[in-house]
Amino acid sequence: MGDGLIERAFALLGSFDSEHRAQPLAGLTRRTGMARSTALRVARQLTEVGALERLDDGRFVVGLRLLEIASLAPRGHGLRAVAMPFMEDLFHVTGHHVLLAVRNDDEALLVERLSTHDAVPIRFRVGGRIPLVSTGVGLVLLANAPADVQERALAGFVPGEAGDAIRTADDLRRSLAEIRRGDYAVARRPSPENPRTTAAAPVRDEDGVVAALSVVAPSPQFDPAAYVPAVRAAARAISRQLRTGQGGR
Amino acid sequence: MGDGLIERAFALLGSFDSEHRAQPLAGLTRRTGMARSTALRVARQLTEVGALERLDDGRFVVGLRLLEIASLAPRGHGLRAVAMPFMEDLFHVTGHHVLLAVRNDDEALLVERLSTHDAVPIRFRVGGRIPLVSTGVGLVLLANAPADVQERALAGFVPGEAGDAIRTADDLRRSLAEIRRGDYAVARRPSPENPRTTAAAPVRDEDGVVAALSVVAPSPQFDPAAYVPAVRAAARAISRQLRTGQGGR
DNA sequence: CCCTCTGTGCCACTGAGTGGAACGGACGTG
DNA sequence: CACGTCCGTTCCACTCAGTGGCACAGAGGG
Repeated sequence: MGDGLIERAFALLGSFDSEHRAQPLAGLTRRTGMARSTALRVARQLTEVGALERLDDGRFVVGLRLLEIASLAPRGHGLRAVAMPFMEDLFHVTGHHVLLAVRNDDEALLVERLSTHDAVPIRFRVGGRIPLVSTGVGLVLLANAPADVQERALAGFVPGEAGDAIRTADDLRRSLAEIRRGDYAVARRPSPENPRTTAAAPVRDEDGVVAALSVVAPSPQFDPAAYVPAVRAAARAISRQLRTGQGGR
Repeated sequence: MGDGLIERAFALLGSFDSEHRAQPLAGLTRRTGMARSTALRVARQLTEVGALERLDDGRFVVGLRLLEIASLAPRGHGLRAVAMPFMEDLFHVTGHHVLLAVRNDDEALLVERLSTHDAVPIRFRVGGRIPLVSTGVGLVLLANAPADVQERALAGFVPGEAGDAIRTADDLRRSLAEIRRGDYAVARRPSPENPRTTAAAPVRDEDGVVAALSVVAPSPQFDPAAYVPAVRAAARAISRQLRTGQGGR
């Protein structure tokens, strides 16, 4: 019980989640399994460098320093910076959720999301994880992922997790091929309430697919075919910008 | 030469900036002063936890894990999540830059920025630092900051750094009082080319001012008076949302 | 070809990190 | 009011993880 202080520090940081945005010391010890004195010391040091902040009541919260550093992640905010204006356009043309995600190992990570005020019934949070096999952006990323990632996804596929159109691993395999061929994906989530439909397309830089862009809307009043061209066009615009402008700002 | 591994790790992370988004090991050692073997080991560990990623050419870049954790910062993405829709509205009504910033010690940190595509001539980057005394959001935050912060700003004020309207520390003091009274700020940057004008307003939660919202536009075609009401209204809307909805999502 | 600068592996030393123990305060309960 | 419990905090002896000097290999480049 003691492999790497850095590992521990990040385990402690990782113990925060959307249900635990502010944790007392006791919470940290509980969720990390560290000794009280250790957790306190590490948390204090993290506070010192700004990775954590401490509230008046003693609880810890994630600090701004992390935002500052994270904003330099090329695959995160770097990508976001060039994609944003195009996402804006897409958002206002469609009036629906617009998502931008990148793949991280066997999951996707939501880099940006644009939404209207109204009681946004969508499960995904910026910075949160997204499954590859049951979402539009996920499928696009998966279809363009290295072979081993796809194999793991196919091997670990549990029927029913990816809606009605994809029931078996074979369905999934066919869908991925289809997505590669057409260079876009359409996914439906026929949940009892909150049915969703998504149109998604890949974003590329010089080296290939780096992200996926999508429009998500409630199924009834949403014909994905109508938005596929818009999503693809926006994705291509972002891709072009990534190749020319070097993505900075 | 060795105070705190965590401190070192964050010094290493902090050695990345907008001009150095991808650094080879040698760059890390140079900019942190650490021994090569140490820098390599620390960087490797950071890579292991996802705080860094390694490119094919061996260079290090900031990783997605940090984005994931940072997205839980209440003062960062937490705030951002509730502010976004209102910023959207403001952005489309005005068609100009919309900024959201929070104060961090004696500086401001840009939490979100909405901009149009066109060669956006604005110095500030999401996640970047903003001076308190020479910008709209900065002045709003400063005017509502604790006494000691204001004193340091007044004491350290160098004439000329805050445009034409604020030439002396006394001017600044008066401006701050004015901003508190009116609950908004208007700032002009009369730079030779790229003149800018800003209208900014404070965002509050239960405990007081937590952020500042602004519209920034090129001076010629921008009469700030016209946008002050819109900015204030949006800021108040965000404030109300912060108090009722508990800021999550 | 030699010199330099890179990334990497090795390893003895030591001091930074560890976690158990003990203290005081804040609750809440009997 | 006294008791037990849980919290945050401090202290400290032990030891193991981190350190950094050194050596090696490969890539340029002059």
